[in-house]
Amino acid sequence: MTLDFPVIFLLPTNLGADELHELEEQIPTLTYDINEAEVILGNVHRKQRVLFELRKHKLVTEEISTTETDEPTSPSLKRRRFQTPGSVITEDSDTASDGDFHPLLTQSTQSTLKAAPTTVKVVKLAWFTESLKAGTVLPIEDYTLYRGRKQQSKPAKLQQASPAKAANIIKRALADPKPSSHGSRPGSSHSTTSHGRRDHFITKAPALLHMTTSEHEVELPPIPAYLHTTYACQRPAPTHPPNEPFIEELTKIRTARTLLGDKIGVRAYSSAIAALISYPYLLQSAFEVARLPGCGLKIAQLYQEFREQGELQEAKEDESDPRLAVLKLFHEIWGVAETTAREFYNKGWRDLDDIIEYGWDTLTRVQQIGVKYYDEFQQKIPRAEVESIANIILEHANKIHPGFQMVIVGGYRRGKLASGDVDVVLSHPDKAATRGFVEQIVVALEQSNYITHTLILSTANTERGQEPVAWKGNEKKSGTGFDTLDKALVVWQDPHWTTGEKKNPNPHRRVDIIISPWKTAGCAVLGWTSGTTFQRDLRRYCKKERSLKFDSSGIRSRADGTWVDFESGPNGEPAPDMLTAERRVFEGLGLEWRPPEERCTG
DNA sequence: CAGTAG
DNA sequence: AGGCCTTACTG
DNA sequence: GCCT
Repeated sequence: MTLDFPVIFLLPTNLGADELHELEEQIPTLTYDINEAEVILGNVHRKQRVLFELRKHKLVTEEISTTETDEPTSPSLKRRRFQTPGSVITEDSDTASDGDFHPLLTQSTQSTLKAAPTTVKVVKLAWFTESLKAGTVLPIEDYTLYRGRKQQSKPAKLQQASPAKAANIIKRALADPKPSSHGSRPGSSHSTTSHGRRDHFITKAPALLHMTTSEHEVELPPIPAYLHTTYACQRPAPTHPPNEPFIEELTKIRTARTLLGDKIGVRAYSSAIAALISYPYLLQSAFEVARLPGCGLKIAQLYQEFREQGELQEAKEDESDPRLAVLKLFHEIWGVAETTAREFYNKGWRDLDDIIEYGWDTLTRVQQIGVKYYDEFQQKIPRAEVESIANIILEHANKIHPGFQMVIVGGYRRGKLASGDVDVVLSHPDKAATRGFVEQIVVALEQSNYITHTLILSTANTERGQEPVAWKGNEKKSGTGFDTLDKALVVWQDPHWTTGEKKNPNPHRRVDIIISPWKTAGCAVLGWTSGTTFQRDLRRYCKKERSLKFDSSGIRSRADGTWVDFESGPNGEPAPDMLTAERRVFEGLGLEWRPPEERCTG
């Protein structure tokens, strides 16, 4: 039987991932929108913590004293607030500045507004668990930590307003509860499969909604479950998200931050971009943006500007900034990052010819290679050529030692039509085959004239015997630090051509050859397939949620440093292949497996 | 040591 | 207020 | 810039 619970929002704080997941399954009236909640359930015990959580979720309430009754605020009171003279927020009028205003949306909004509770209780977790045990909904008072009255309900939409004014509105509004309504895009039916119950949401006030809705049942917009995590590795990230144009503008700003050396800004924009990539609907309002993980006031304001202007002033200025253009050029040289790009600029250099003429001898070896093949490295590599290069590598590998398996990783595996470089992971069930192999394969490919230069050759894993040795944060120098894989970052050129030219017309390509011992091949494939933000969040997730240390050469416990094997089978038998191993790593980490095409976090 | 790479 | 992924290789 |  189902108990008659109020609408519940669950605070993830102080809950393990498993615990959280289990509770989510158990709560029949779970909402992922805190504004819809009548009860906020949390593994918290002090009022101070409650207040912190409410702030965190951008839910502003005023406390109801314990003697006061908690009758809902009358709707007319709310309405009056919005219709204060001079305010540009209205609850029920919309000038449809976005052109595709849909009356049904407003009706939904109004229904939701009327149904949205005006008071909320924050309750200890025990109330729910003990109610389940008792088979009845226990009196809530004994477990209530806090009762609050929501200070304001939600404006439906913004009227057209000057950007400055609109920004102010957003600023104020963001301090208030988020809207429980936003534009849904029935057309963009993502076939994503995240938490299985991803589209669970509470459709409030069905009576009202149904009265005013015609035969088309327009669902209230689902708030995908995966948008309630800050970890990009828990969300599907498609190649071409609905909000790509806005995301492109944000990416311009991020690029500028990169060039200026603003690492934290880069991280912030990357997080916001990753969340927006995962958002499966066309955005309708700034509030919708602010509710996304990694997106706050600033990103919401930028969205507002984008919606009104079709572009972002900051992005535009960055693009027309001559200094940034030069820094960008230099930064695109392989072996040059932001510090050196600025250094070059400060020497007065403005293009590659300046570097060659005035600074050639000051460049490192790899930077010289980067300059020499600048144009060719800028060329994208078509999928067919990626496959061709990879197959040549695999053939050479098997000539040295039959039985190698290979996965083409990187952007190719994520489905990109053209890649910046070629990344392959090679492994072999026989440990003896992978030990010292990276040097052998490089030599073989040099002798076949495919590899023209070796930029970096890393043999650290081989040197430590390919063993995932126990790790302790402090005792690293000992040479037994368990970490990176053997790899070769090389320059590649197909030595065969038929056009009769004297000079080889084939472009030079960047190729990364990664060698993994079999028992960590799943980690290697996982680590080298995903976008940067996915990777970063995967490590952060392992650290914060699992007390594990992930890297592409293995997983260890942070408690005692011991190696954690998710890849072997139940009886310790090795994984049958590298892709199975990768799936087992997802599973072992408590993450849902995702096809590589959904790991495009940017 | 600072800088760079994926 | 402090954290934000990670560490080996290069010069 | 956002989260805890």
